[in-house]
Amino acid sequence: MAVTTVAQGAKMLPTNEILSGDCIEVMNSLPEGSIDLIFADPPYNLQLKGELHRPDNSRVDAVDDAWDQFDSFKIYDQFTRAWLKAARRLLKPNGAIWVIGSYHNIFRVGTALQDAGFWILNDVVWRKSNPMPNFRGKRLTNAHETMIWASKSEGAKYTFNYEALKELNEGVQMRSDWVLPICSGHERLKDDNGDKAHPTQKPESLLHRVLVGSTNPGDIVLDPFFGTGTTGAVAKLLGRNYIGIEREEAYRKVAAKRLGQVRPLDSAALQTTVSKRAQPRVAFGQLVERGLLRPGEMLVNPRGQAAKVRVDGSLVSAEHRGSIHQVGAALENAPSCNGWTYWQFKRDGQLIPIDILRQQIRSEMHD
Amino acid sequence: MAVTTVAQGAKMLPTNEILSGDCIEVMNSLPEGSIDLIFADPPYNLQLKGELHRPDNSRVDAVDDAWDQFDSFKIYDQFTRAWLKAARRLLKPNGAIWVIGSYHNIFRVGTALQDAGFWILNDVVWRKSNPMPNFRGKRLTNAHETMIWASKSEGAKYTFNYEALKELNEGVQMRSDWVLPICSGHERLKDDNGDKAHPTQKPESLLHRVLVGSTNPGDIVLDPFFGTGTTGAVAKLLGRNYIGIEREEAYRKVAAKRLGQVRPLDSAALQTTVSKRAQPRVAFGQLVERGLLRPGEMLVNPRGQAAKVRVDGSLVSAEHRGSIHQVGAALENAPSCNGWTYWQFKRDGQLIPIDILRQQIRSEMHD
DNA sequence: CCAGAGAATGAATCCTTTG
DNA sequence: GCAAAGGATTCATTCTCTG
Repeated sequence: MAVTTVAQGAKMLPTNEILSGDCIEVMNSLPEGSIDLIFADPPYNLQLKGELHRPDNSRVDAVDDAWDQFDSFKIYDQFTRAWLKAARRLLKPNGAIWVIGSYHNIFRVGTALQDAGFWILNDVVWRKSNPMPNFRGKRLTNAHETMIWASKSEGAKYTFNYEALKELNEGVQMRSDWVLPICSGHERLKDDNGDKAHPTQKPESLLHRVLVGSTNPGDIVLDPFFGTGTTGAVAKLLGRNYIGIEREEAYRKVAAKRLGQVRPLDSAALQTTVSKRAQPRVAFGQLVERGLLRPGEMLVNPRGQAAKVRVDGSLVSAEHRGSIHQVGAALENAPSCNGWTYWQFKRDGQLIPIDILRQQIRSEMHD
Repeated sequence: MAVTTVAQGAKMLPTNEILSGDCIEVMNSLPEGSIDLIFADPPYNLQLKGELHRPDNSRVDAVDDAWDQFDSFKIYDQFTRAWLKAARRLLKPNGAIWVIGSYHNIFRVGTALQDAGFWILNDVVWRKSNPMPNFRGKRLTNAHETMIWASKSEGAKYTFNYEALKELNEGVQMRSDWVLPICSGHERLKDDNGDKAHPTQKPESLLHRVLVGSTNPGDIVLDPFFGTGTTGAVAKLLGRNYIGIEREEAYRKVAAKRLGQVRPLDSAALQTTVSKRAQPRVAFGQLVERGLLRPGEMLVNPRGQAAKVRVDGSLVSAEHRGSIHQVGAALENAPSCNGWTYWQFKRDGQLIPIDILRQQIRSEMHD
């Protein structure tokens, strides 16, 4: 396995590695503010054996201890708040977290996230196309799980690859409900006995969508409940760096083997649609400076109203003057206006959007 | 408005009434253990900041009402725990509750439910077929809301009409994700100015599924945040008793008028499926033979397209003819279609699914 | 009357850079 | 840190208007 260790302050950040131990202790040993994204699939309420600590750090045995429902929630909350605190410390200021769960635990997790200062961006429903039916007919088929996507704090500039997800969704905006099959067939890892290696292995398609949507190539993705390494496998495939933490030897072993078999996609395949926001800014005045538009030339809006271009790149219409955006907004009596897509100029009797000229300048900037 | 008052211990239980006032105080004035089902649509605590405009510069009419404003999560939690406590006191031992919310509040609600001793049965996702998009492209389309269904306590014998929901779902187990359109068009109530009467009116289809699935005719259904009375309207239609609590005079007025126009279905139509195997097959033509539908009468599909009923029980639309299933499939350009749940007919200006008539025939066959 | 175009609208935690 | 300016961004459905 490729291991890169990055110095961050006093501590070191081991990337593309599976770390052994209790996730809270291991997270606290890593450098603060070093992680771009955390994906966490924490244990549910009654699968906590060996995961729980009382406030005095003694271990709780969820099976042997006779606890009532309230104690159970109380201890689960302590556990949740503890690992979320360690996770939040690790995140870069613009980092984000995804946590997946079901109705047994997701409400505890969501409340703890909000109380810890995370800022929820969306809750996302993984709608299973092939869930296990409710055999006894006493409830609805439990056909989904819930993921919470949150930034480290309110106002943070989280990563969101809007265009890439839109592309994944046949050209329309990605919604908060994702229909994906459960992990089965060849993708489902088996142990030496042919039994499933992990009880809750997530499908790679789910992680694919999460990582394409909320990370960039080269980002560092941490999974504190690594299991059989689905997060790492998809991260590696997508050219992201992963850090896995897993306490169970058996899972680490399966994950290590799995990760050794993953070959990253080449960089061309990783390219996604570029957002217009990511493109360099062009001042309208440059069009005049470069002679693409002449001072004195008239621009026309969709209503057929005209405005004259001045040498400094400002516009003058019958009643308004200012930038292409300001004059457009004034004529539309609107709070704002994108002048680039609003105005047209005339060439050989044809009306042409001025945005064409901006694209021309941008393409020259690349040369 | 029909008012029935039922003596329960020392206090009286006013049914099929809209009660005025703060929901906690009013709930505490009602007799303990008297309610079968509570449906609650509490404030979501949206915490919206500035204005939002669509790309066409039109302004989004946001939920900025005073009743949705809370100063902090702590205050919101206090409110939530207080009304849930009052609600739980009102429930019969085998009673249940539904609460609907979004990611802003649903995690607080779920945690409070669990802490109060409720036992979560399912979380149900309402997947909106036509949500408002994310206009700035900064997040996923918020395309769903979450409902939590919980019994009063663990081990309670809650009502669940498994077969009825299965029938509503074309013969397969009802899942925890429900695809339904938002409330719009004629169903959306308007005030005297032609504006929406309530900012967050829920669709009747949602309540229909909730009440068919988790109540029986004659049950008492309480909605502590009654608004314009969707819960009451569907409860009355389905032969359940309702109690609404609403603070705002304007909403109570709209709700009262609405409820006055609802005419309950007759008892035969309310008989829900007992067991699928026990159900005799009913040919659509029997509805015509028995005069439940007249030859020449028009059926309407969800798109508003019409088809005419013929004497032999076949349908004719503008372009297609055949069975209710065939014409439905052709109009949907789908391989198959359950005509029973697809077509509706008109009575007294209301659209009613033809499946109601099938159930009526079946109930007569049992006699 | 119908068909087609255009406008309206919905529980929304909805921007980024420069000066 | 704040104010000002640049400029990027939407889907399904229903209602209304026009021809």
